[in-house]
Amino acid sequence: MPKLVDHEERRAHIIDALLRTAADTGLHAVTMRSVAIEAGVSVRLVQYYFDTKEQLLLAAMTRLAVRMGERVRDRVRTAGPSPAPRDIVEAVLLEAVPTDEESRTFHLVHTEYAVLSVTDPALAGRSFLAAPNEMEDFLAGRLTAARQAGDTDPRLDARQEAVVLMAASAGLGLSVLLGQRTADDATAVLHYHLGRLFPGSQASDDRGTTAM
Amino acid sequence: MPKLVDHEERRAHIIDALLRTAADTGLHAVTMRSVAIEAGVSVRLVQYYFDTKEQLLLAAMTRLAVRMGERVRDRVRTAGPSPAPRDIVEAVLLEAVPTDEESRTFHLVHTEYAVLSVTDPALAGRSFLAAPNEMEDFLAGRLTAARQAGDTDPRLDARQEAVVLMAASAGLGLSVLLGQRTADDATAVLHYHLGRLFPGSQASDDRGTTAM
DNA sequence: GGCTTGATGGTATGTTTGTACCATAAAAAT
DNA sequence: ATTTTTATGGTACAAACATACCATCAAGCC
Repeated sequence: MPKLVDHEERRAHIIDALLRTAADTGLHAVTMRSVAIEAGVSVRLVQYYFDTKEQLLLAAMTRLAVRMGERVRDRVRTAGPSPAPRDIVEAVLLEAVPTDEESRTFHLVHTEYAVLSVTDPALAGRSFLAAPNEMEDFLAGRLTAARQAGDTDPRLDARQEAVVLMAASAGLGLSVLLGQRTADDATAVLHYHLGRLFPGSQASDDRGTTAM
Repeated sequence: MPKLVDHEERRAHIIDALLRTAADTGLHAVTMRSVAIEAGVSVRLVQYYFDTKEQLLLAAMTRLAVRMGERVRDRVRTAGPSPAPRDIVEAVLLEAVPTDEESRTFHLVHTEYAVLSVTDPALAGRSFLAAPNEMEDFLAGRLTAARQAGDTDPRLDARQEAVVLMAASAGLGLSVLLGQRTADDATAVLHYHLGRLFPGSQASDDRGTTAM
């Protein structure tokens, strides 16, 4: 046999090609051929590493779900050592706003998959709810801590505020994808809202995109 | 010629069939044949009234966009005579939460179209941004009025709050579609958030779904 | 050094899809 | 009464697609 190839690397390469073509022409227009061309391999190879199209789509979805978790954890980690509650919450929420091309591609395909999974029983796995639920719990925890530390209005309900935050950041991210708002505007709105949640806080990293 | 048929009615009938199959099997899986079967007509008839599939999809999209506007205006109208600012804002926002099967179908297909329009140049018309922008302006107006009437914290920024509200309700609606939350939970969260925006307000129509 | 096995290319096949074409009955127009 | 239109059905067809099949080459194994 030739080169004795690393299967996982090959699979990752093909999946990345799928994500690129999905972001470009839409997930519905993804075909074995288009993926093969984008990956620079023959159709036969895509078959070889994934057998069927359904399994390819499934593998890509799983990879997206995993990377979503990583992305959020990266935000938490990159927020610096012992960050203010407000800053870490903002960092996590801003992950949903597509800024550069890479994150736009990621969130677009992620959204396409999420919507597709509603009607397609083969994708109906709960993979897409795990990350958001985890994030919601995380935010609720931070808000509870912040409230007990006296950083927020004591009357607020941490769980409900966490849900509002998740919904708002998802909605803002979607509106950016749809071209209704710029990423900067979405960022500014989120910034504003957190300013109202944490009354005394001055964000330690104010990017100055407060617009208007 | 036979019966001399009402074209607009026929077209509406076929489009409704399309929306039903799209909600059922996904917009990507909609075919001339599936629409024809669902509508109870021959494929030839679908061709006759829409000529090409692209035009059928476009007509359905336009109909969705129009109905979206109607739905919101209905909410405003049904909010009763001279409703409290908080009530009318809540009524408008709750439109985004799919409660019954009818609204679930509507919002699911609407979302599928919105996401599709990102990658499909043929659907790239701005039809999907008109209604949200109009709603955002409406909300900003109401919030400004409420603030001047002393019903809200005078420090809040009406425009930014309006954007937050739109994003949150879109995000909540999406999470319901994805099965992450029940419609009742989403409603309760929205209710809670408006309670914080309008501190002195007691909603005049409290449905008691405050959950938790 | 022959045999096996992993990696890859090419091609054939059956199915589905959108659309074009042919046909026809029946109402309106002349 | 004949001749247009209008609404409809059926079918044929080319393209695209996923997948199955056949072939080959090279590396590791005995």
